[in-house]
Amino acid sequence: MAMPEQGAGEAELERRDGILRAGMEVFFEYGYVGASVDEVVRRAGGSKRTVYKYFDNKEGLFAAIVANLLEQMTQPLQPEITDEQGLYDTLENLGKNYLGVLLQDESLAIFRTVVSEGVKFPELAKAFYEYGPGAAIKKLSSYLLRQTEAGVLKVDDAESAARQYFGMIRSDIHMRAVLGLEVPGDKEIDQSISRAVDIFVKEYDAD
Amino acid sequence: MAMPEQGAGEAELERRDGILRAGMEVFFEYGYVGASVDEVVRRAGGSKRTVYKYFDNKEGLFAAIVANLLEQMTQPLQPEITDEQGLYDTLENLGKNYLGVLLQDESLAIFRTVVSEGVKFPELAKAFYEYGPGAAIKKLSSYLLRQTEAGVLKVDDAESAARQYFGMIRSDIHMRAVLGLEVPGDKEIDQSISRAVDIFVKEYDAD
DNA sequence: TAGCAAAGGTACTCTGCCGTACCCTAGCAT
DNA sequence: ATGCTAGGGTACGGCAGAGTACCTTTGCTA
Repeated sequence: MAMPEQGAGEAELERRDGILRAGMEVFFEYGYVGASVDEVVRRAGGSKRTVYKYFDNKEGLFAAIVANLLEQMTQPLQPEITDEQGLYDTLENLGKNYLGVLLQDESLAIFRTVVSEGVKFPELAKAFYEYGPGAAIKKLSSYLLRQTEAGVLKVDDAESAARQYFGMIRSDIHMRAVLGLEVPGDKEIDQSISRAVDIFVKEYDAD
Repeated sequence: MAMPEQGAGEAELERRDGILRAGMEVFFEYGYVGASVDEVVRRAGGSKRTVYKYFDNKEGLFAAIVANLLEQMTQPLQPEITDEQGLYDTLENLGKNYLGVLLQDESLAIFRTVVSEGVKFPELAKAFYEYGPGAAIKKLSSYLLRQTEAGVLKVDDAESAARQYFGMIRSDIHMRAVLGLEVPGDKEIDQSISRAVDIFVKEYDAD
């Protein structure tokens, strides 16, 4: 009998996971073309033989990393919106959370890679957008709809409003961060977010 | 005597320029690492020998392309703001112009390259930002200041306001375009811009 | 018309990296 | 304890691309 082993021992999964993590580092540091499997091996330990045991080739490794990421990405940007919390607080929290996630080093590295490889891997770009900014827009726009039905807000086109809200939240902070330029400190960012919330509410408040 | 030849014949300049143009195409299509000098040669005509006559090496060619671009980039995003044109029109024109430039295929390709190579070529990222979005922000913010002094607007922090204005203008349209996803049609873009102008004016109008 | 100089093209070297064939080491069964 | 098997490491084949050496060709001069 001896352990049916449905194709995946504990240690093997860990091994695979280590390669995945090392791969992420390398791909996000050098981009797809610039990354070398040797460098992944150097960081993951083991050897190429091991890498090619778990993945077909370089592209397969990259695809696996992307798939793995997208799974994780459904999580962080989902602070469930509770309709019971004041309008300002809800919008402000959402904005802070959104920008906070976007400005993490890891998110920036992912964004850079997705941008540069998006043309060659269109599903990657699409999935990234859908799970990330797209999901946030959907969340906010359905909230705006509910608040409009409740008479708190007067939003005619909830989705456009949501898109523009996040545009204001990103301001040029996200772009600067993506380009590797200095970003404002937390205090300034918080101010920028409050201002955005003010502007937004002033426009869509149901008088 | 025979033509002093201060180091640059007409034909030579043209040759150099052709290489530069071909190089731009290739670098923006494949990224710095993915681009090959051979491919540049294939498009520019001539041979590697010629390329290496004008440029030290691959990096030198890239640097020259960047320098060349930055020179040209001071131009397009500068529709001189005339203070005599209504507030709405000024903002709307500026927004349309800004987004129009950003959404051009060439701009998108440049942006992608700058994003992916920005970490390795920080001056490139900085220069791109300064000449592009940064310049636009300065233009708008000084306009907002003038209008505030004239009593038309009431803007306390002109620069932040300008940043957020362009954030709203970009909405998520720019991000989608950068990722190679579908972008809305002209009609929807125009609507988005009008809406942004409305929101902005409603906030900062001097009652 | 014959020789020469310079510009440009071809073909080579060398490096780096993907993917694989072969070897070695470690754990298990007899 | 010894032979065997499986999994992992090393070292190589093959290829693509950066940069260069040498040859060819074209235009000029005596």
